[in-house]
Amino acid sequence: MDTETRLSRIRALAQAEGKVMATALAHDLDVAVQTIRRDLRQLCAAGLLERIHGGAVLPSGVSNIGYGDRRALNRDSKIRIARRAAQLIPDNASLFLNIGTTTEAVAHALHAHRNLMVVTNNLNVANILASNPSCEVVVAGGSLRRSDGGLVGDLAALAIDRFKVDFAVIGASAIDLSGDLLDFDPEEVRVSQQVIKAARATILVADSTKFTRKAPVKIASLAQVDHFVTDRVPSEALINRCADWGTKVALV
Amino acid sequence: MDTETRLSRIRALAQAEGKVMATALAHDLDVAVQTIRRDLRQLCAAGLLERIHGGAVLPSGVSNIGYGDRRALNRDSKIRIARRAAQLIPDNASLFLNIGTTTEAVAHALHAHRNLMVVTNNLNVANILASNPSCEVVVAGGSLRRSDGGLVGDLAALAIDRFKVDFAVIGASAIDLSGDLLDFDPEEVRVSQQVIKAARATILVADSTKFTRKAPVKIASLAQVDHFVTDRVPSEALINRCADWGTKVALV
DNA sequence: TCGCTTTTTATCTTAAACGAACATATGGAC
DNA sequence: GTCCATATGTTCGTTTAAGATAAAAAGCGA
Repeated sequence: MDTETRLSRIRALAQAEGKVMATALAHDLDVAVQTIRRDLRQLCAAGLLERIHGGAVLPSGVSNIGYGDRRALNRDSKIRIARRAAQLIPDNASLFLNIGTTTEAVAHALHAHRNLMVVTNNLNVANILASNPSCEVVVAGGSLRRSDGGLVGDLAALAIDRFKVDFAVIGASAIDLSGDLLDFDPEEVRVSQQVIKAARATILVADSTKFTRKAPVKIASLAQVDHFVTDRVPSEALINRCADWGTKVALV
Repeated sequence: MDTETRLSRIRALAQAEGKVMATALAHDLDVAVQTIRRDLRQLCAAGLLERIHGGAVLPSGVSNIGYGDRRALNRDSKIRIARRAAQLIPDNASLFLNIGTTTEAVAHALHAHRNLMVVTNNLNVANILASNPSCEVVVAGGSLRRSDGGLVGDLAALAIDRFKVDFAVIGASAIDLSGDLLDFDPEEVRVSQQVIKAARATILVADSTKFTRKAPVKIASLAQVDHFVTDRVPSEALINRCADWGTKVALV
């Protein structure tokens, strides 16, 4: 069984059961425990699972924000990126925020903005922005994905279809050096694509660790992005390509 | 049972009961008391519980459980009503929970139910049920109303239109003695009406203070309700009328 | 207050799980 | 063919979870 298949099997099982055990997985998928551990580590790096002794569980996500500070992965970079992205957004704007911890950081960074209209399919973002009284929050419907507070499914797509916003602020699970934005979930990808289409400008927020990650589904290309806010771009070639595409890169 | 599961079970129990005892937990979760103590210490360090001799309680002061004071109003009645309503709902059911503090209490009371499918337009309900891993949560979209975490507007109506559930669990702002259910917000009323239509059975949860309130918009009549769970019905005549209508009244 | 019981903390122990490093395929690119 | 990257398995020292035990602390009734 190849890695890709194994990862999605593990993800499916985790979604179904809430948790997975390393040794059990090793037995079921007929690979060494060490291999499973590597898989779990990868899935955790992408924020899809959280390690526990003996296996992994779905991230606490929605259920307990501010429980541990597990969310603190690359926290400083994310905050800096979020602040810069927030600067790109003027008061009185309408925008979309999708799923991802970086977009959640953007939601935090928008606390001082006035009179925004924010559409989101991220329950955490909704909770965060609820504390900004001068901001209308519209929640796109959908099935709650506990791992990250995302609302997915065709309900979300249906809802987003009714909006045309000034900015789409999107995250991505991975970015490859050719400039493709990647994600794990085809459903979420569909939403992201729809959002990019429905927005007058697209802002991509992603820290540089995303360049070392992998994910199976393509969201879009950096060519379709207007502003790319990140902490480091590992390849000079990619920066040049962004210039050609007209994608403004903001390094923080 | 792994640590993570144990911690969330303890949290859920603490939310439901208000306090937990170390020895009882050790017995229930089938681990040594020592282990439970370690768990409690961890939860307290995170500020989710407070130690007392023999166990732990919900932190006093800060309303972890409640946002406004309204929630504290008639808290005991609401909890009793919610528990009774939860008994009416079997495992594996699909249901709708609308806006209101009493329906939020029902969401809490459903913490031990298995395999539910819950549709809600109440952000608080979504947050509460997110901690029950064996429960699919579908959020109906809409504009966030900060006063009560409700999602309102035609987006919500659009979403609900796509479901047919076993139970509608609804609250009401007021009930008058002729048996009419009333609310303040015409938009929310539209959602509630739609929900009643889309459900095979309707459960109304409302404490007796609702009989002394007034509200301008009519949701429905008690005649359309299958189960009415409350703590007191002030009028003998209304009880008789419910009997005529086939509305089962459960007093707690 | 004293003394008894229960609970808590501290420390130790065992078995399981973990990560790092190394070894071994596997499959292109040249 | 060689070289290189990647994926997987293996070994080994380290870490962690959780039960057990004994001493300290807290609660409680007389």
